[in-house]
Amino acid sequence: MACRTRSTAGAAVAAGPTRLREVAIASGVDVSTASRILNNDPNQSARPETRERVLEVARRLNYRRNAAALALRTTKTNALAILVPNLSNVAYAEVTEGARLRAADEGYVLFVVSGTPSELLSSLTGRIDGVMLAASRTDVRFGPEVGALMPTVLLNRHVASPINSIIIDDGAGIEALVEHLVELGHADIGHIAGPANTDTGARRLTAFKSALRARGLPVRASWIAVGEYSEEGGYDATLRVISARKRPTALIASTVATAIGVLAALRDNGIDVPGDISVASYDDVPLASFVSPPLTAVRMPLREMGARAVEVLLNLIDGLPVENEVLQAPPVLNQRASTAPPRA
Amino acid sequence: MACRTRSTAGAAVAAGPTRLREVAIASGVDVSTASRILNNDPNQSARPETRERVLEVARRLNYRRNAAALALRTTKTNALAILVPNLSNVAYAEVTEGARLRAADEGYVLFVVSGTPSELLSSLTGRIDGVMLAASRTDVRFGPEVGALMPTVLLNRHVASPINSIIIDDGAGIEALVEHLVELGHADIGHIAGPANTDTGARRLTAFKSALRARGLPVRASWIAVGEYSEEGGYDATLRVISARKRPTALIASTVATAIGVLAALRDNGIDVPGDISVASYDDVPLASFVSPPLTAVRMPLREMGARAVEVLLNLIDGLPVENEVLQAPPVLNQRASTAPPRA
DNA sequence: ATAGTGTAAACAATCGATTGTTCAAGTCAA
DNA sequence: TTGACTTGAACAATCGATTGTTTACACTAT
Repeated sequence: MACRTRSTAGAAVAAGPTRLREVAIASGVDVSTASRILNNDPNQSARPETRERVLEVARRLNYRRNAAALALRTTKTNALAILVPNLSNVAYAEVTEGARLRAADEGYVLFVVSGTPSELLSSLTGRIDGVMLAASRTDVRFGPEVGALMPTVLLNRHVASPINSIIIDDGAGIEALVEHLVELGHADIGHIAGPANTDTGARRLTAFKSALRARGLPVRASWIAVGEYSEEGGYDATLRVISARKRPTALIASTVATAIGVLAALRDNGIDVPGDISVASYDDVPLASFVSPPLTAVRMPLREMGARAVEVLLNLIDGLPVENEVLQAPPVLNQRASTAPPRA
Repeated sequence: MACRTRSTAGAAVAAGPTRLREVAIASGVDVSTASRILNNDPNQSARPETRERVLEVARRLNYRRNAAALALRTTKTNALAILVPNLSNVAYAEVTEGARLRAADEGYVLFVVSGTPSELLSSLTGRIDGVMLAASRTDVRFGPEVGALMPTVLLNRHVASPINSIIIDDGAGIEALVEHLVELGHADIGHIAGPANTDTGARRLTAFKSALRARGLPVRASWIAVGEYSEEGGYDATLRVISARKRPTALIASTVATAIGVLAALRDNGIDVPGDISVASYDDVPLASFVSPPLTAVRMPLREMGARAVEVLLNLIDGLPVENEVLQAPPVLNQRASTAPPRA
């Protein structure tokens, strides 16, 4: 099975996977006939016995249509790609899973790819029908090839260009967190923000400030610190915030990883959570329930974003009109032990 | 740019990306000439002015060779895939990153794909030159199509079949953990094992038992509990272990996620770590440093495994002889606050 | 002047499928 | 019996590249 031979013009040569021609020959029909039978072509009927014979032979020879040939002929690959900056970010895993399932529903394979956008896009031409670019640093410039080579959808990142985008309503998530803390009685709230050169980091920070102002609460520069989207980033940023003369009574972290760094920094400095400072996180993942103390967090519709992005991308591929959109699925706040009323 | 037209036989039709033919026509040469120039074909020289002209036109028209056509003609896609059960597992992210970098070095794109192996493999024929299958449950049977359709390497999973595999020396990692605990003075060591239907889970458990026996330490069934590879799995399994009449003084968790569940379960039951029970984890990730208490963990050569798998796969593709191997890169034990000598 | 040589570029086959068109053999009605 | 239809299957073009083989031309040496 692993080492068949193929006879061509009398000679036997080493062979790759079975080709349609071999199925056709083995069943005594033309390749066009075999093709139509295997694809259930409605424009042409075949005698039942012929059909049976072809299907049986195809099965026996373990025939799989060659995707490259199919793509070349039909100019369709039935594959999509999602390009992510890195795979270790759980949020991307969620988005990707949502996209994968939706793509599968529509008969597409989803390839996850990571690396430099411009380089990758070049090597993807002809391999996929469209691509989703997951949020990355806004200082990663998109060259003219982005969007021009194939249907493209930006995920959680807006760009002033004709490229379409799907964005989560970060504002609603931040709003839910602030509202929760205010209800608990907090007035002095700080923010461990994501990098300024990310669209999400900037949006969440803006939303944070608006939410405080809308409630007449103080927005203090020393209570806002920027850190990379990682445990370490959250840790370092927190150290800066707690060195302020007056400390906030609550902190909102921009991701769960950040929040875990926040918790570690507070713990290392003998600051009790939630006794001294409450901590709440944007985004939610199972891990959040298991850290100490369990994290109050707001679950955002990441899978939904992935799924919706696929829908939009498929519309784009079909030449249908699409509009940029902000996903309106409401965030869900899961209160856990990391938030409590401020000390009296 | 996004909406060019292409003239064919006098008619103007909507067009996709630029084709080689268009470059050739625009520069007044044959497609074969254009192809040779763009590929630096050493078998044929071109007048410098012709070369310049073709390159310039190709650049101006933003030409990208069509991967499908190339693949069809050359029967090479220059793409590999790694198939993982899910993307939220950080260990796979590491393996994948190692594979991606190595693949890029060799001029290959790496696609990460998740889902059901047998279904995916079918839809991958002709899209990639080879595939790596990351460890999954051993009760996911591999059909005959696995390994027969294209060069295949199994990652961290052995199967009694002609399919090649690369495996990490789990035994060495477990050994390092046991040795560390024994050095601290522990004799009563338990294991929160991975699912029995995973190759890794089984291997680590076996190694754990051998390590204890080799030291004449007791292997108590009640100190060994199996749980899914997740925080919750670790949590539940730990509850079972601590309900034993006599408790171990140390626990080895099969992954970091598991270990975090272990810590949560011990905390929820008022058991101090490392005061009452020490906890150490197989595998290591940045997160491990930031939980409470920071986890002693053994870093395994995950990236190296990914890189090595690509090397082996490429050899397989080139028809070179390859052998199954166990990666011998030594594990690195990072001692942190979760382990300490047992209470006197 | 002519054969020989080398260079630059065109010609043409091919990869493995799909699909519009043509063809051959029955079937049926008049 | 024959012409019109239907049905089942073959024929052939095509997708966009690569690559082995010619061709056309200019130049050189005899």
